[in-house]
Amino acid sequence: MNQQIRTIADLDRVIHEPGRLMIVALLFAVDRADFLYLQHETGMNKGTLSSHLSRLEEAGYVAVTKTYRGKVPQTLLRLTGAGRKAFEQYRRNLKEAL
Amino acid sequence: MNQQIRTIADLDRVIHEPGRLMIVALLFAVDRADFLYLQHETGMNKGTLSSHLSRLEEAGYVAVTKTYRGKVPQTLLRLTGAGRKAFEQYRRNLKEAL
DNA sequence: CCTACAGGTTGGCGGCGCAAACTAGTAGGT
DNA sequence: ACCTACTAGTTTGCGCCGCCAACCTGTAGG
Repeated sequence: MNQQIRTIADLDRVIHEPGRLMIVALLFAVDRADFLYLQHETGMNKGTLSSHLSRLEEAGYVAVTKTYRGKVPQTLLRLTGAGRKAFEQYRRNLKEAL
Repeated sequence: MNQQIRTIADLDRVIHEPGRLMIVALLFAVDRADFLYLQHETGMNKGTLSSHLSRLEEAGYVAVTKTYRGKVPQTLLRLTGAGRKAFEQYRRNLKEAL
């Protein structure tokens, strides 16, 4: 198995999933965002977005903070250091493989 | 939704799947290969490889030719023109998005 | 009391990965 | 001839994941 192919085989599946890749790419760029912003930017429905965020949180890639903006509940998301590293590594791997 | 994110959302899922991405990247490089070569290079088991190849064939990305090498049956694979174009497009999209 | 909004949870459907069973043709041993 | 084993590849069954729609919770406002 050559190196290019091994790199593809070893891609981080948590990040590779397009729904989560969108989220991580957005958070990488803006550093913090709320749930509705992500929903609007990604075009995902609430359920799908919520479950991807849970998966990213349990992978340690995203930190979730539930707060209020005035009286309106707001879920804030940001990439953790691990998430940032994982995304950068993923990007390097993919560029190398393609 | 910004352009980077839309590009991710629109990625070709047939090619994006790592198992198939390995196959397509290999066939793009070597232009033709047999089943056992692909199995060895990708590290996939027969069943998984067989089903990915079926999926790629039905997408019109891979042409399958069953033949014999002496008395031993051999399945030859090559990328179609559509497969080549789809892979190049996928690669462009990903580079743009990352 | 009824509606709206933020967000999470559930159920159904299809896709993926693996191992095991299966098909078809070939070769070897007795 | 007959039985066994091997190779190449396909099919099947199971568990897990992703996607969507629908339902559920909690708070606020009319």
